Amino acid sequence: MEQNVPKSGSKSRATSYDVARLAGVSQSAVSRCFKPGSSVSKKMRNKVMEAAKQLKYQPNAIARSLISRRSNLVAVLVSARLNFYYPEVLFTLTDRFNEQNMRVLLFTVEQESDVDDVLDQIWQYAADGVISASHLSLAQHKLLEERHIPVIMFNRYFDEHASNSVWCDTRDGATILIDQLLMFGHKNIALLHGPEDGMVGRERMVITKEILKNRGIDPVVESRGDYTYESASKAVQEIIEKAPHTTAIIAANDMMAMGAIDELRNVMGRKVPGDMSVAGFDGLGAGRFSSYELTTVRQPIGRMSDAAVNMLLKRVEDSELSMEKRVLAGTFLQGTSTGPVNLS
Amino acid sequence: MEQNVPKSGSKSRATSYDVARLAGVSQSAVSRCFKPGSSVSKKMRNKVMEAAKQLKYQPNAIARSLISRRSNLVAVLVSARLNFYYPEVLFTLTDRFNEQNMRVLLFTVEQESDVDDVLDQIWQYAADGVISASHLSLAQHKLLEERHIPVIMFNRYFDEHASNSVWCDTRDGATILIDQLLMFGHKNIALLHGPEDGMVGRERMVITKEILKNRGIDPVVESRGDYTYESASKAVQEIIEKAPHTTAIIAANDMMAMGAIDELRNVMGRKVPGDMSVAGFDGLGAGRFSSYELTTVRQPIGRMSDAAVNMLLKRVEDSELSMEKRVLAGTFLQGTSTGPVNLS
DNA sequence: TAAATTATTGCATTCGAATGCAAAAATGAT
DNA sequence: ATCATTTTTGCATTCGAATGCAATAATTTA
Repeated sequence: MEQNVPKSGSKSRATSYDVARLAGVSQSAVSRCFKPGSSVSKKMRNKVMEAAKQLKYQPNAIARSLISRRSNLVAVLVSARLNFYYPEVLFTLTDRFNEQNMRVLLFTVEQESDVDDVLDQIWQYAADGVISASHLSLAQHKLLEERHIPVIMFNRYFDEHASNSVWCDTRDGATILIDQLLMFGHKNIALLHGPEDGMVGRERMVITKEILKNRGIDPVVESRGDYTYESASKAVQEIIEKAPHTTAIIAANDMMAMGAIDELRNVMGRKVPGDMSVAGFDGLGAGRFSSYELTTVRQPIGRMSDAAVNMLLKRVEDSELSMEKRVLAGTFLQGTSTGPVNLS
Repeated sequence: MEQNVPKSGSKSRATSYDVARLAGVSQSAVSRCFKPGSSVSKKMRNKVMEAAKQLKYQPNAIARSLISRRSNLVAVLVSARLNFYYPEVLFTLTDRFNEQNMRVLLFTVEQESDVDDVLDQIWQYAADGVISASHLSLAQHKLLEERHIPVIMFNRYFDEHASNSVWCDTRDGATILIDQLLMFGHKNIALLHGPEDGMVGRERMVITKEILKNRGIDPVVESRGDYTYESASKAVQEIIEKAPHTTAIIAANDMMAMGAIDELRNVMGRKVPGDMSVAGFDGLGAGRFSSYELTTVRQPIGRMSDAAVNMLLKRVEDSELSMEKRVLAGTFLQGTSTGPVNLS
């Protein structure tokens, strides 16, 4: 027989008052017992904790948020299921935040226009901060910061405006990648761009072109996809059409690189890396599948997540803290999707 | 020059009182204007909305939750980055919940022991409900339900205890899959199981064996992985070792099927489907990559998510509602990873 | 042992919106 | 125009925990 259950559905949540009554102390005492660092005697703590356990009491985070003006909620904005990259980031971030005693409010954003709704929600739930790994206009960013909600941009930043951001510098990795391609004898290199509005991809391709230019090389052709696996097909066809002698493709992300490899091998019947070397950027887990073994520049997702979480926490503590951009170096990851030019 | 900003950092959030004052009405009126279906005159609504816009007022969801006893938060428990399946589910669920004006509190759970902490958090944040696509013991389930937090189990259920759950019945799909394999002439079929504690995989393999048995066939060998791509390697080696004449492998999920294909093709040098047919379960996006074109039984993730969201909402409205198990049929998805037995 | 100091505890208020109830206003019926 | 009805509005209270301040208890010091 259950006890303490007067009627079905009536046993409502125990409050700090219930605990206080049972322990014979004041409500404030209960509150203090659950706040680390408060002044409470051992005797009091024992009494209260005992009563709390008996009533299965846990402080109500909602009520706490209201008075303390800290929700311990972080909104995480993630875009696009089209990319395996985001889930990896998302799960890493979530773990890190949970370790820091913060909860993740997840928002998926497909188009820039979705963001405004999400912003309202963030405001309504009084999120302590935002991690944006998705579209976010300068105006939107400003709106949040005006409202004292710190924003950390994950893998993006504004040129014209200071912001907290975590960024991956792929220059070193890309340099190694390219030098290796050159060493392999590649001269006809094509670029597979990401979508026009994709900052990460654009930057990667800009750097890639710079490095190539420094080596006296211009891409033989530049094509464009939208980061998805599927979009690589047409892009690759275009490359082959416009520059049949291309021997290497550098894609703006791994997903397209994988799509390119598959298009080349399985549709066009070419050998990778024999007939064509393909490299990407990201360091996606799937890139390690033995069907791809992608040569790529890996983003240190774990460290980037740590950086993002730490920056956010710091700014939550001190909202006047000045903006900071943390740039972590991407690392070259050797795969077998690139190799020597086939001299046959 | 910014106006209305007395001092840096001092412009705090507008409350319903601020709006009320500006509009020259009572706070309750403001509250009513933001609650759909309340009795408010047109004139009042206009005045209030005008003032609200001017102050950029949005109701504070935290305060609302406190009094209304509805947080509009749903905790989603997801396990394992090891599987691409979960992100797909997660994003679908999130979209559906947002459409229903509920927010998703994301929790990642790797081990069963993590769950207890998460349960505390769910309780503290007064989540209206839980979707569990991860480990959840009967005791934990009961704890939540005792506390009147409805739980929807995604892709799992309890044999001995009623629960709200969404399940995918793969029997039809699996039947087609198997009959096709038999038609292709396969007689030596191996099973690649998921981990022992994986309910979904177990059920799939049980059904598969049943169907095979009905056709007078026993698996030539049964091996086991842990759902991951990597785990398939050893499992496949074991299969080949113990039953060299195996011509088809049915894996408990797509990820392992993909791992198996790669092991066979890229490590062992066999042809798929020429030397070995491989099939899986899930209908993973990556299974459609042209390197795999997996034959599989697809889970209708969209409809399953809808079902989960609807069930949850119904139970939030009426907590006395009886438990329900919604079973959606998985569908056979023809790929090229299976084919006729090679008679050479 | 008394006084001074420090550590605990309780009181009362606060956070911001929702809501039952009663007062006021608007509408309809006669 | 008068009274009955219905619709709007405001008042006052509530949700549950945190916290400044004052009161009390425990400890230290002289």
